Amino acid sequence: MAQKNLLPMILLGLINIDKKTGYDLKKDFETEIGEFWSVKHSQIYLELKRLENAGEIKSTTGFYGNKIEKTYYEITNKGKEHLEDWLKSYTDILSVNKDEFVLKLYFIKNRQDPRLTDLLQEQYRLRSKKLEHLKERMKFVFPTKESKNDNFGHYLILDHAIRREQEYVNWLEEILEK
Amino acid sequence: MAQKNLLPMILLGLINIDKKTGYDLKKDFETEIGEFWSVKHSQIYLELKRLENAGEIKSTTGFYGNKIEKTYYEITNKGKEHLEDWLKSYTDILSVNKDEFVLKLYFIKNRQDPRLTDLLQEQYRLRSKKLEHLKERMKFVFPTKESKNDNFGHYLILDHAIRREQEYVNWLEEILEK
DNA sequence: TATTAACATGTAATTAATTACATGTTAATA
DNA sequence: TATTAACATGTAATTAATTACATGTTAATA
Repeated sequence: MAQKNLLPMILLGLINIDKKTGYDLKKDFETEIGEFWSVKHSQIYLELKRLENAGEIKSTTGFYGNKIEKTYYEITNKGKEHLEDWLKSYTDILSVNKDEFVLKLYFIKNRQDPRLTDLLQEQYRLRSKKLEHLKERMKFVFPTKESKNDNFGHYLILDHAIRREQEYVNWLEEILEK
Repeated sequence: MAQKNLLPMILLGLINIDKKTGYDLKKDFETEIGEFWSVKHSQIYLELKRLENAGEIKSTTGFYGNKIEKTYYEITNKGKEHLEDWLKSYTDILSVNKDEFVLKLYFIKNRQDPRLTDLLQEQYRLRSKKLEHLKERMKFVFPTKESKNDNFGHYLILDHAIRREQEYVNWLEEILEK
């Protein structure tokens, strides 16, 4: 569906929290926001340049050691406005969840097809692992009540992700038991 | 996102069910598989040509009325093999679900932020509607026990979609009640 | 009979995203 | 001290996907 380009919004959002280098952002996509979104570093660097050209972020040079230069990006007022506008806007388009496993099931007609059980078991393994991982994240990122309140939105979506994953696992379990 | 190109597999899968025109496939994306995947018709026609060049499908010409030509595509043995290989393969990569609403939440730190309630209510409205729609689909596509068995995979993913949507709605409800 | 919705298929231009290539530094550890 | 992991940033080539343009037919209905 109309997959709007949301990468600029993510970068603006992350840079708005604190000034960051491309590498910092790359790291964010490996941990924090990486649970919900993914992108390649080459795309990040390209998008940063586009945002800078658009005047939504500005860069300053820093150092790592004394030879490597790093480029820090800060959000500008224009960028902040853009971010605020987006945050308060409504999206009527619900994202279609592209799940390869689900797609395969669609093409399996017969209940007795041996591939069905294979796929279900493999998926059960993967999803259970993912569920455990998400629960660990929750413990790690939000150990106290205060930490939840400090980053309420993030807490909410992690909670949501866990519940969804739990539902996924339950569903797989029920099918496999039948 | 390691988004493997799955469109060829979808097209092969759909053509494998029955020979189809580009327009038929476009229709499938509006109803059937459209609940789980989306694509533009221009992409379909491009991909069909690529698949034909690769010898995985072959075309024959039919007519609609007596002036408009339609091109029917049938799957070849090579295409069937490709489809079978994919169906029995495992995917270790779990798709990251790109949900714009969830992304917005991530950037809202404060529990009292007025944008939070606004977004939650809007999302509740959308998700409830989607849930109703999916339930209707279930009644419509699988009215009898036999119909479920005839297309077991499809039944499973529709069931899954409903449960996931229900969980989504429950989650939103709980937050809004707090 | 005039209009509209649905049928049917494509190309061109652009944008987004991935993969592969490319280079060098700094900190940790074996 | 040698090696490796992590730091840090980018370009080039390619592929995937979207948006916009483009054209014409057929069936249904007002």
